[in-house]
Amino acid sequence: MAGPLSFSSRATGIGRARLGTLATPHGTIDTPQFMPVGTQGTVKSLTPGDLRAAGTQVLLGNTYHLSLRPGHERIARLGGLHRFMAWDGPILTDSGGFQVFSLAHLRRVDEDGVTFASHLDGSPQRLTPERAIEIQEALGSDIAMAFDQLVDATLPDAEVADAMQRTHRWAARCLAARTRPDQALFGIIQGGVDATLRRQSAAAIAALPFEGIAVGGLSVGESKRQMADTLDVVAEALGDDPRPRYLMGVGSPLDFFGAVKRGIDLFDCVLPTRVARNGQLWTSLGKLNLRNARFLDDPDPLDPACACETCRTFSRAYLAHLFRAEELLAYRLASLHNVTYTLDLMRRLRSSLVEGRFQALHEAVAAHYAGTGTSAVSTG
RNA sequence: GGGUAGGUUGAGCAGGUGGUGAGCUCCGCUGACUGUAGAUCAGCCGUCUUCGACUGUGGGGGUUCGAUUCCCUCCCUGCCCA
Repeated sequence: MAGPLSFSSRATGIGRARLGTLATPHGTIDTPQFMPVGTQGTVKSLTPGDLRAAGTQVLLGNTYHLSLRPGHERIARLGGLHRFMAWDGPILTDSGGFQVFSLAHLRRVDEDGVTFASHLDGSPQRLTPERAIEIQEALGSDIAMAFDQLVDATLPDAEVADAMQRTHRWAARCLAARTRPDQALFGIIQGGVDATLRRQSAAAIAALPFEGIAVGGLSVGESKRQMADTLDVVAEALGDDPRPRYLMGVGSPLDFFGAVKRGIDLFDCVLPTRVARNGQLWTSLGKLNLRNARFLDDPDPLDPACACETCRTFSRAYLAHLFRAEELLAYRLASLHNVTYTLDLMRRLRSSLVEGRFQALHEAVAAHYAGTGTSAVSTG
């Protein structure tokens, strides 16, 4: 193939949902696909073996955290991120743009870039589009992300527009800064929840020679309706653009359905692993909180429909005990299950697109997850 | 037997030397978590008809307008002496 990526997809006739294959230097990814988040060179508590057993096809790593510790130069000296963390599958690295947002009180934004106080020791850190690319090239990820600026969508339109336009200028600088022919680069659409801005941003990003297009700035507090509407606007603006589309930071079991229907191919989210560490397990029966007293005497497997090590081996009572005792095994077993569940769900979602059962699967999952905190992207 | 220090909501404590003790930390119960400063955070945690009210400082009695506080007595626990 000519570029660092090769993506082929086909329409399914179900909304804008599509099925695809994304070939990277470290392996091929079936889409729609979910990427577990391994911010610091590890998906918390899971080994690469665990991740493979869970069906992981691609991981996410983080520019900001890894450049601070252990340092991207050190990782480069040690053979790159794949070798360093012993994961030989595809890796996508986030650019650090999200930290501009989530560490807002420790930063200062100017046209050239962002100055942070390190969350580790308070030392001043500088991130620019060029530096974000330099770091990601040192890490050697298969897919790098452009350095963007996302803002609170409830800010005045002028500020959202400002950040969006800066994101466009930074996107061009990221493209100009790249030097590795074997690393793909995705641009990121911003624009908050304003339809006009989103349309403008989608057009601006799509006009640039990125290998993929991401939708950023969502699932940061806006309503499900706003997320769905924004995805509709973006999908319309992108038209039949053939590049892979990645919805950043999503999501929950039901979120996937609404987004896939709106043409999304890739997802990442900390939710499956974070909630797992806090005792919330996603199962074929819906959400279960293993810290609840009712599980202390429950001899059943966590999820009778799951084949992961956790469900094959242990009882709910045992898991409930591990959480109470704050035993480390609780976090691994719970994370292993939630990642397995999420990737299984994506696999079933892909099958349902092939077999014309998408809506039925969506409804079946909704029956178990409706009315919970992890609600759906509206299908209206 | 004598002396001494104590007895506060499941546990451990704080406080209170006559004028509203429901305050803290555990434990416990529940909820939240969406490009990970998160194995975290929040609420509840005596009873009730729970935006409030009532009860509660080992038991009993006394003094007082009023006692967790002062007095008497009993019970229980730690330590010291016999």
